[in-house]
Amino acid sequence: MANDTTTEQKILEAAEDVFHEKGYDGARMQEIAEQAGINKGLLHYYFKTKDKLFEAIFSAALNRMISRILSILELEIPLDQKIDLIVDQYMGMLMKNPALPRFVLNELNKNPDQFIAKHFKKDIKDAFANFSASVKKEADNGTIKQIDGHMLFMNMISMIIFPFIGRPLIQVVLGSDNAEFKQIMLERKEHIKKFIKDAIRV
Amino acid sequence: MANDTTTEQKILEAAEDVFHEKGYDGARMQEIAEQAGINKGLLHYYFKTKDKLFEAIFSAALNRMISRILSILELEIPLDQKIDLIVDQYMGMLMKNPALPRFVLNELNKNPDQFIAKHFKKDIKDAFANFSASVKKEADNGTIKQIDGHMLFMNMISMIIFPFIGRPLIQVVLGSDNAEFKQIMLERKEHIKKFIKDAIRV
DNA sequence: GTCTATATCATGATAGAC
DNA sequence: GTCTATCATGATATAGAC
Repeated sequence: MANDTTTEQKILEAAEDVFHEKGYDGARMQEIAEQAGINKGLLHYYFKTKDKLFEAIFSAALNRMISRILSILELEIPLDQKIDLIVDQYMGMLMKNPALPRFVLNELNKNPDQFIAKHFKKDIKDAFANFSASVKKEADNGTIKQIDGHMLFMNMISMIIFPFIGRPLIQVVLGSDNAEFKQIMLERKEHIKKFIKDAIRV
Repeated sequence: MANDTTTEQKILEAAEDVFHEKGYDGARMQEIAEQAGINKGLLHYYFKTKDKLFEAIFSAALNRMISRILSILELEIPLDQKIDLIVDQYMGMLMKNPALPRFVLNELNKNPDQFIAKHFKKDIKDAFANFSASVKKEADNGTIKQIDGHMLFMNMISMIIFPFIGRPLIQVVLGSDNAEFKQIMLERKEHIKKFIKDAIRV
């Protein structure tokens, strides 16, 4: 037939939609089955329990949320390039996955341990130590202000991610619809890069 | 007896804890009753349905999240003072209510209409028009750079709120426990104020 | 007002036919 | 592999005694 995606793929896509949108507690196996065009029985045939299905979706989401930023953080390039890369790539990713950060951070908050098991912990700390080191180096060279690397990173990541989580509020403030929101996020890429550089320039 | 709080107050406090922590979907009437030291029957005697109880908690939370910032935005004071006030007061409020933004933004996302009914919409748009106007005025006077008022506000509010929502991630990065997190947020107040002023200074 | 017991319903999960 | 029918559980909500 025209649609050659396997049933498992259809389930995973439907589950991603529903879990990302409603979270674990709000998601219904019934709705996932409907959206995948199958019935509950078959859903349980592929993924024995809601927990197992969720686990598949969550770990993919956590990975998408973290892996790319880690690989950028570890690059041996000048700080300003690193900032540009992070802003461009991360915002690009979020524009394609606008529900991702809310989903991941919510579920992570309910169960912070999901991390430790996921071997990410060490990678994360290493990557950030690297980032902080390059901030310190540039500051000592006098090419930027003295600034705490962790704070700088928190500022950057906050400005990038928050609008997607605070979207309902922001759309009221800006009086914007979904199309306008996307356009604003596009402009925001350039804005953030400039804002950060203005803040750290000596 | 020693505890003279009324039953209704005990319920509201317990419901606030549970709803803020677990959201509407994850909250259980049973748990709220236990935490209030009563039983489910009595809970339904005071608040007929889960929805009604939730509504009471949510509208109080939305109000706490928005009202103070609105009143600051409308003050007729110089921009830099306005920034200081917002950062200080809003971060102070969040340190006392760390679960608030996640709760409000999540529930708002599930049901964006809760806003329109809440008469806030107009107040919000007015307050931000005011803020944007004062940004523009200072920029035209040459006391700060030319910068879009909405973007500036988004930056500020992002840097303030995001750490509380992204806390599980941030604590991994910083390797910090709860006490340390609080200390870092305290330092962050000063950091954000300086960061913003550095970014907009001409 | 407060409690216990129960009705009602929704949901995750299983059994079994095809 | 896929479906229908059913079970078992747990949650909201109500009834009624005290």
